[in-house]
Amino acid sequence: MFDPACGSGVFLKEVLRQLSLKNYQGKVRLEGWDISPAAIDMARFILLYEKDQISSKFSIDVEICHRDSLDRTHQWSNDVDIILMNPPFLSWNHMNKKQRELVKESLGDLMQKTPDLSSVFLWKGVKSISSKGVIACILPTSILDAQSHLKIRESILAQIDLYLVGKLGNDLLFSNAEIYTTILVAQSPKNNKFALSLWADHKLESSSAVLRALRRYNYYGRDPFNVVDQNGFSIYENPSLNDNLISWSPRSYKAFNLLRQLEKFSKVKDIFKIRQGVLTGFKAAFLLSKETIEALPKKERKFFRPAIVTESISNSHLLDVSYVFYPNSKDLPKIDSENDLDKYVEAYYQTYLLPNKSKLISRSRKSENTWWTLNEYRAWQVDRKPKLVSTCFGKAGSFAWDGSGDYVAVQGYAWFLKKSNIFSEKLGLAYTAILSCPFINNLLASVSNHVGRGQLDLSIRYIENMPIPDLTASNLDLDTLESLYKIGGLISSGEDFDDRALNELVLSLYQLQSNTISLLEL
DNA sequence: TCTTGCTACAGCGTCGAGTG
DNA sequence: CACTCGACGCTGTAGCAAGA
Repeated sequence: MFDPACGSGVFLKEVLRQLSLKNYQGKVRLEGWDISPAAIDMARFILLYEKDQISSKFSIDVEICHRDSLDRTHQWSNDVDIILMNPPFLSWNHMNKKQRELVKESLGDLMQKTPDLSSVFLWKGVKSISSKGVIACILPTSILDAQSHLKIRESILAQIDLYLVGKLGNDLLFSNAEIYTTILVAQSPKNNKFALSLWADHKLESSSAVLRALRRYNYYGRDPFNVVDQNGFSIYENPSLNDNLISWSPRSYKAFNLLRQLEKFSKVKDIFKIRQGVLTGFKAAFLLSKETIEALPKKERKFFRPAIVTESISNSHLLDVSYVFYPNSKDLPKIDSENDLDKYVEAYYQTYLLPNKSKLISRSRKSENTWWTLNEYRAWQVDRKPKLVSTCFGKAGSFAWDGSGDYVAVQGYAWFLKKSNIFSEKLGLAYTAILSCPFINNLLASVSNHVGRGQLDLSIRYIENMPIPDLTASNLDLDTLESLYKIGGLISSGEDFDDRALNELVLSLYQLQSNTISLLEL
């Protein structure tokens, strides 16, 4: 048994305890490596003590080494029976140049984008287990669905089978860390059995409850009909886990079932092209409230456009509470220098840009000649085109119709039709109605991740997999479209509407029974 | 009544990579 | 090389509670 990041050796110690409880009779060799000398001292002390306590029962061989597991000079063995580890988490953003080089080199062909340091441990671990081995680790959640780890997931499945993938939905399980944690267990040889999905919501008590349930579940033996489906956590066999590379991320059992039911349904990515909004690089200088804009001289105001930020969308209703400095429009004079700034937007330049010059110029990829520009202005927003817009994080009702195309997505996304350049108001408002229906929350939970205790991540990579009716289909009932359009119009302008009628309509579009909604409360 | 601590929540900025 | 896209991983802070 090997732990390449053993710390004070708690996992190794627990293995001994478990073997002893199970009356193990054979031999066991424990190997632990760690980069911290202090941890190694503790591990040696603890394991020596533990060995002393139980050495009468079976033969124990312990080797604890002070070494860096990622150092090339230390080869990982290739016939380990059990790897149990909690490797260090280190995001690409926080790595120094040397660490980045090391990750690149260690991952080789599997290197893409911005992987986490822990992925190197995972991959080396998978290659190290014997033909009849098991690897179990605690990892950051990005291992499960980030594009940066896609090739690693692919290579893992080529070699071994997943046994359990668990997500503990609370980001504060470890003190001094704020990260969503995943449990991953995989085994060799491949046996084509279904893997278990284990899910807990964002409440702290759900994480401990699901682990208690797992112990019970294991104690009574695995049984595909034995599903744990509680309020806040679930455990179930997931037939698609071992051939799904896009996401291993566990969902609640109800969300999982709903998605399976709608497997063949059209998806957001079939109908929409979604784009990420502006990234300012320094919000305080570029985003102004409506009142502030109105205090600027009139001739400067045309250099600003209403912005989509979180407060801009409330119950599918669009509000121009915030404006962004957007001088890129075609009908405006080009601003290429500080002279131009002084000429066209003097008041704004003096009050908001100049006082922040040092901060603005320190942004990456910005220089003396470009310090007043947005980090990413998004060329597609220059032309005003009708679009659906959404916030960054949210739920049903966090979507709205921007018929004039005036709005610039900043902290949010814009949806355009894929097949047509013309996005009619009828379609726009009809989709607004669908996306404001409470049932959408169930669908969002089945494709996306929670962030910050509750709201869902509306990022492209999640939401593009959400089932959604194709209102452009030729066989669509025109009465339905008309009704949706009318309701969408009411919602969009903040007026009252018949929400029960909308629910019925949306469920019928999804071809679901109208009683599904109560069954599917998430 | 003022100060400090804590919890809940909502975005932000950097950067790898694709395109032409 | 210039330009553009979207992924990624936590950080900042308002507002309330507890303590002085």
